[in-house]
Amino acid sequence: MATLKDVAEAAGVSIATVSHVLNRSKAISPEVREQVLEAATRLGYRPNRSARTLRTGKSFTIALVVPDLANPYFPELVQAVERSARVLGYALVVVASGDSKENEWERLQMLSEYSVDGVIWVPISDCSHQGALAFPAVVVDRPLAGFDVVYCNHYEGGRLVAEHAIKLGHRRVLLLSGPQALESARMRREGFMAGAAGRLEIVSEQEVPFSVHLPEAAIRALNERNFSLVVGANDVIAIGALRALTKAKVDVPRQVSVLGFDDITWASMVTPQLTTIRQPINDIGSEAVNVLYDRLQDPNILPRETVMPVTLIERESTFTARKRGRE
Amino acid sequence: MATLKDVAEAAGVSIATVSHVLNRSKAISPEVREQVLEAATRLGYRPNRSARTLRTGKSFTIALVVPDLANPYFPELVQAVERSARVLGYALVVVASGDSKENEWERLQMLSEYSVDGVIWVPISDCSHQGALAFPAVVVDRPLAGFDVVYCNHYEGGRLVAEHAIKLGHRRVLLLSGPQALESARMRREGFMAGAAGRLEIVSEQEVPFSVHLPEAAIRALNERNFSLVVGANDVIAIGALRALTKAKVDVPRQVSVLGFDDITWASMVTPQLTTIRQPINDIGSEAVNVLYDRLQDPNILPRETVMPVTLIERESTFTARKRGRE
DNA sequence: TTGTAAGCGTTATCAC
DNA sequence: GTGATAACGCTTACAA
Repeated sequence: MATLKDVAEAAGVSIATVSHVLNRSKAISPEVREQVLEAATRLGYRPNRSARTLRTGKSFTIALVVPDLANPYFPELVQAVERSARVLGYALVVVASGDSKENEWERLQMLSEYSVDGVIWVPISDCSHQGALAFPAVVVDRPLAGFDVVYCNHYEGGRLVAEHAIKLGHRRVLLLSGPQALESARMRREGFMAGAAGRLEIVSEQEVPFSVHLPEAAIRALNERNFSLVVGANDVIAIGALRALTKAKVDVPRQVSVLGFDDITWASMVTPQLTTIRQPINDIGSEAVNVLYDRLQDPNILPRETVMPVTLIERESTFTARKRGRE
Repeated sequence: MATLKDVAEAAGVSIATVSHVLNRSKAISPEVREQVLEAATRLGYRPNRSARTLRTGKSFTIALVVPDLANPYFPELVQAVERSARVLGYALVVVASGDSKENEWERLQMLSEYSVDGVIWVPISDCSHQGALAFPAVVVDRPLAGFDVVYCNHYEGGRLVAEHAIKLGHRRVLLLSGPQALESARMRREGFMAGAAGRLEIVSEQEVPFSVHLPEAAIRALNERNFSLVVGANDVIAIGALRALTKAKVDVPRQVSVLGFDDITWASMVTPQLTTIRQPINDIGSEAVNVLYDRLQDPNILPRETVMPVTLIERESTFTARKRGRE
């Protein structure tokens, strides 16, 4: 690969001059400028990021750390973040933190070796890592003390679920709550509980991981049939429930309704289409990079908390009294 | 962040010594070794990758370049590749090449700035880029002249689809073929056509992008109802078709059968579960990194071509004469 | 307007 | 067995 030196020699100038024309960091005469540019393109010059980063301490690279890529929510977030980052001149590196806190910590460490300027981070659990990070981080999807955070209104989403359930005339519900180690899952649950209080009866609650593959206990609970509504902590769980129900020849939504959370693409691709709470995922992604950007400009601003609105998207997996009346 | 120099001072030795104990690059006395290690952990020393890369020319980082993350096939590939890469001591950076050849080329260029050691690349189209890449690349999912390639047997997969269709007694089929600019899509189509010759009648063929969102023309074709089978070039397309059919109140598979390709996770999460051709995606991912690894060891070996076997996974979206007989 | 040179944190060569 | 030191490619203060 051609270096500054190569370009400088080809253009018959010093490397400093080349650097200055390429970075517009100083006024250079048009003629020299021309020569340099010509030589650079002719040689296919591309700056060496390692050298630049080493010298300046800035990499113009940010990382997005997500728990896993199997939940389509995260690829969607990746796309949103990448778009916004690129607009601001930042490259994005995507890192899956895997399943354990140790794994996550290790990946975060490795990112500091790479001297990323900052990270957008969906933590695997609430417990903040003991040591401080070597770079600014904005935490997404869940609050974490001391960090900039951007997440949707999980509590309100949970409340909306309960409200909708009540409006549809449901009473007995099976709750598939997400990992309660996560503040986001707790908030969804709390919002739901608050909305349900005295109106909805939780016949069973199963704490399940955010995966389409439900644990045995959840499958058993699903086969009890002592409920008319299944509330999933997110779409992936809800789709897993839908699958189990369908397999057991339960008619959704006629016999049992199902509610999700997130509104991933696949929520409207399954049959019946999933009624769910929509998170404004694109806005969350772009807001996260904006917040990170601001912090990179000024590391001393106070941690900022952004909470995004959620909306109920009614589709086919819940029945309403109205619909039933038509049948 | 602590540097070698800091550690050296803390341990009372030279930076060369520190480097040698940390890299095991020379024999160092146990006592000194101890001191150095202690100082390093105490200071939380982490090597600076930029400096190391600059000095050695090797980054121990590979990139995976995929067209987009919206097709769940790619996140699955990411996971497989990441796992294998990590085992070999390589970090993975994930890059989405976006929708255009220009975009893709730009991303590839930027990767050379980052001096990745090599890339695993799912090209956006067959036309090889004019200029050569600055690093070794193994091309995945489709053949590309001059490169190491690993992909599944698309042709055989297509043939299997035709064979299965015939076995089930179908005759009139709607073919939703993928972008014919892609050799992989062409091979699937050719395999299908070869298997179909004289036995299956293509009442309509629509060339559609690899997306759940089908173009208008495809939706119209789907509403013609002059076929008993829809063949999708991949699962995402097939699921899009399933959705359109369901929406139009067509009973799948009783009235119309649907066949996919890939066997992504979601193929078994939709209703009815999709009958499809399974690609061994984990094997493809790990084989790709192995091939890349070999090439990194010896850049002069001849380009290698690995083609992986495919299998038909029969689920619920196709009906068999047998099943119908039972009803 | 252009050039010289120091230095970022490593690794690796060579001397001690 | 240990330590100076040059070099990787770049940016940037300063000199010319």
